[in-house]
Amino acid sequence: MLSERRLQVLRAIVHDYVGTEEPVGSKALTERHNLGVSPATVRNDMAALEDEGFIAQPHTSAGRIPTDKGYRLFVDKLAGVKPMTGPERRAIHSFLDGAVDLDDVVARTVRLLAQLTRQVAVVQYPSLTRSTVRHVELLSLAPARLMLVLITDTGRVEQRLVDCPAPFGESSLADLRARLNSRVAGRRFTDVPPLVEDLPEAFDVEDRGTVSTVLSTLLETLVEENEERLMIGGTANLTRFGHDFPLVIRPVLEALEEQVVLLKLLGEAGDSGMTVRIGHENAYEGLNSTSVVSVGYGSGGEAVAKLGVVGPTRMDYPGTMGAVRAVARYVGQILAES
Amino acid sequence: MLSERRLQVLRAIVHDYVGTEEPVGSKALTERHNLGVSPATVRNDMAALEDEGFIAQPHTSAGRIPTDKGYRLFVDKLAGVKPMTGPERRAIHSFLDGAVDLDDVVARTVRLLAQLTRQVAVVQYPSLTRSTVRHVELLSLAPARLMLVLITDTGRVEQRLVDCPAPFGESSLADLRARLNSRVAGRRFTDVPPLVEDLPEAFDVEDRGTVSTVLSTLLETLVEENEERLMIGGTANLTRFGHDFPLVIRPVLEALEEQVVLLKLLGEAGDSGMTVRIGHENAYEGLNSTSVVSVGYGSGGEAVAKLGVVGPTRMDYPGTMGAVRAVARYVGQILAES
DNA sequence: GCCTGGCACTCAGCGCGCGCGAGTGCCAGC
DNA sequence: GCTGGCACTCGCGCGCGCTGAGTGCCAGGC
Repeated sequence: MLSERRLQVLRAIVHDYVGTEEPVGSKALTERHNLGVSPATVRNDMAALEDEGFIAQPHTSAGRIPTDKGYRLFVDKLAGVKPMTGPERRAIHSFLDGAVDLDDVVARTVRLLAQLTRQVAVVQYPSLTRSTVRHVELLSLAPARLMLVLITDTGRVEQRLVDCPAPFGESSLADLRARLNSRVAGRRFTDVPPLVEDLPEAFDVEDRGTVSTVLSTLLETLVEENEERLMIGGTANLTRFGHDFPLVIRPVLEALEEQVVLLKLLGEAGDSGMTVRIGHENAYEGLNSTSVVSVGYGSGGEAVAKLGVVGPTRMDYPGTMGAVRAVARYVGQILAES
Repeated sequence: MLSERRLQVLRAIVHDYVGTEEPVGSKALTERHNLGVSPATVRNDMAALEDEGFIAQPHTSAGRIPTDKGYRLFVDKLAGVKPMTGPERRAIHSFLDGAVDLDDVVARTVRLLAQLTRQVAVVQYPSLTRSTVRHVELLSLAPARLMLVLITDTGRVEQRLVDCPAPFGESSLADLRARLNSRVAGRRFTDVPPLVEDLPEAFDVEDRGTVSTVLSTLLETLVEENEERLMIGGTANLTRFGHDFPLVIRPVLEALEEQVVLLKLLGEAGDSGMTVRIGHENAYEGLNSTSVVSVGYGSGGEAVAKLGVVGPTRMDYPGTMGAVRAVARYVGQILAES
């Protein structure tokens, strides 16, 4: 195992490299951090760290930079999560408090996270899968045309047009609406299908086709909307990537455009607690020189979606993790209130 | 006025520069385009074009590149709109035909436009201002809590929670719903306010507070949603900007993040027909080295929103304009059908 | 009057060589 | 096990001259 001092050296290297974006040498290290030993000793430690694969030299006779493995150790063992300061906390609150609806909450969260971390922010919309139905509404637009509106407890609204196989009277409509809501209101989405299975049987023969159509549209909506949406922002921060950003930025932008990729990325992250994926730990190749910090958020104890940031592997992990955690917590509160 | 041949020279310069991204000299010009004159003559023409400000030299003893003014002349006088080929047209149709709802239409349009033009695509959601109300629905969530759902003829749905000053019975609710819809269904948004002004008077005193609250929420929604939304895509194409892209990309990304800026940009463009804003013609400074090609689209004859692309001033104008026009037309058709 | 070939001039880009200096590995001594 | 000393490495920046594409101008020709 690595000695305590060698861990300190690694910590110092990460710290300096994140700050200066330049390979850090033994002399500079001893000057900036009082490690109590001479540069020569630090050099020995660095050689050991390099043997273990935690740091590397871009070329001979240059300083060292942390490898993905080095960052991993740093995050796991050496870095805490830097809590937000009071003013920062207040800024988060006041920024998010003005939101008027779910879209607005998500949009504000993205902006906030991008500003706080100065990186690209990704926020997933609260998932329908783990949400419950607040209300299902049916509107008659034309004799044989209905609109189905689904309202969730997270305040999300989905609507679908339904073309009926036969005209459907107002009284049947009211009946269906009432029966539907008494069965599914307050239920989890995943629990809905068996609850409505036998509903058509309660109706007259001529209405059964329409009822079935409505039901299948409803179930379809539940499934389709599990392909969850997300919002990203702060892409201008990609220019802060460093000198090699022209090479890196393209695949990252492409990844960000592919919601599928991002959803998978967030999906792979652990369900509870904060997840940090560093460099090549990311399955998607275009993100091999980025790190992704993500965490679940939700109303109450349960996570309903995730949010996070994407930035260069050379990022301020404690600060970023602190910001991500703080924002996730407060967004959870907001959702719980509304 | 410039002679016909000089215009041809300008056209050739624009054409070659767009293709090669390198300053074009007199010799190369005569080789690639058979202008029927010698390089020396072309040089004279180029000197004249430079005096007039249509082209410039990046430095002495280099070829010429078009100025914004040169592109302007090119777009106005020298370039047609390149129509889409049959296969391209079919691709547009099949790509957009699968859309299931308004969000999907907009999302697909963005992707399509970005792919066709290989540039950044911007699509504005169909405006509520010029839309009409299809239906207003009121749902009772709790004794003193309602949900207001607004459905437009473009298929857009907006919802708002309403906290009532007093409990509101089911029969009053049905009454309000019916009266509201008979007055506003089919009406333009801008026409709504005077039509509902006196509605509270039709209700019992104890319900009037709630009715007023509902109405003001409705009107608020109309106004708020005039702050229209838009969707962008294809930002990865920014890397195709050319060798100076690291400098240019940042302000452009920042502009794209600011929906306000983009909405203003689209808003300034002419209401009918295609608008091309070249380089410094764009009011927003960050977009000074980009061109914006935009056009209105809508169901029926009337434009309800705009779409367009943002790219380097050095872009293929005829091709881009052709793609933008074709997509706008077909999106219009889709909206008209649904 | 306009076009053309010829000619001298300009200058960005490229490749080369060189010296500097930060950084390293190793070793003998405390 | 830490330290100072020392020889070595090599990327980076700088200055230099060459090259060649491109220009402006001019005198001559259709």
